[in-house]
Amino acid sequence: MIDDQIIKLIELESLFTLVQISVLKDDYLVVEFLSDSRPKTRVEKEALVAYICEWLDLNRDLTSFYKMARQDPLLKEVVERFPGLRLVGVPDLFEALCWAVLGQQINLNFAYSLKRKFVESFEESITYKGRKYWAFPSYEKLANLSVEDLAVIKMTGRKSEYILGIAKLMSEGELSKEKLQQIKDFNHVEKELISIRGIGPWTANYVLMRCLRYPEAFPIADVGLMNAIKYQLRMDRKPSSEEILKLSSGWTGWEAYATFYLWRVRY
DNA sequence: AGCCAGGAGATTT
DNA sequence: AAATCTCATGGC
Repeated sequence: MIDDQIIKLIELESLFTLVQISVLKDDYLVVEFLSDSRPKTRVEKEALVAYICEWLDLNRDLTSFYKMARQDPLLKEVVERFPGLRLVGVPDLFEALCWAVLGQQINLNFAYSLKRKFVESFEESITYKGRKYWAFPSYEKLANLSVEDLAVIKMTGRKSEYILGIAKLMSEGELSKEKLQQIKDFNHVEKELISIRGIGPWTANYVLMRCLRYPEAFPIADVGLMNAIKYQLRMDRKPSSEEILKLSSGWTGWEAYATFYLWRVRY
């Protein structure tokens, strides 16, 4: 990502396309298709644009969020610092789940390096102008691996078990984004996710917010959120869950966005 | 050097 | 049910 431009390898219907998105005049996004794997039909092109709209949450009307946030002591500064920021999603369910499990209880830098090794060890890349672009490993591929295979990249046994279990559930068709989308009730989807081994309240809400796109999803016990609140309010300790509940009482329906904006705060 | 990290499950009280 | 222990590597 070079400030106002990003290149991403997008997979749709097992077709890989290298897409470049850039900002034009602060107001428009220009989408260009790179490499040889350009979309051939109008339908394919429109599907890619739809994917990008979902990924960057472009169709969300943030008016009421900003109206609320400008009055909120915790949010008013961050919404001024990052105007227009949208909740960047992780459209692929397996990727969202893996990313969440990888990030459980380890520092972010280690999580990033683990994810990088995970992707580079278990998936292919394409090269464009001397740079490699990676797709995320598929659950079919992971379902055939073992804890020992994952130990090579310093994944702990527990994380490996969780990810392999999830890969198996998805391979068997027991778990899919489509199935979760059919359940309309937020609490019901959350319960369904938490029933899976390795997925607790934090992971479930992380996925609800970044993949299933529920703006009311709220990973309340998130350490990054706690530290951001601590920093914003100049506290000498991390806030308790009760304090966070109280501070977030005005966020109703926008908890995911509030969390995402606070994640941008570096402390 | 020691604490803790964008937690979850198992065990104990 | 609620508190406590275990996993376990690496960053600071």
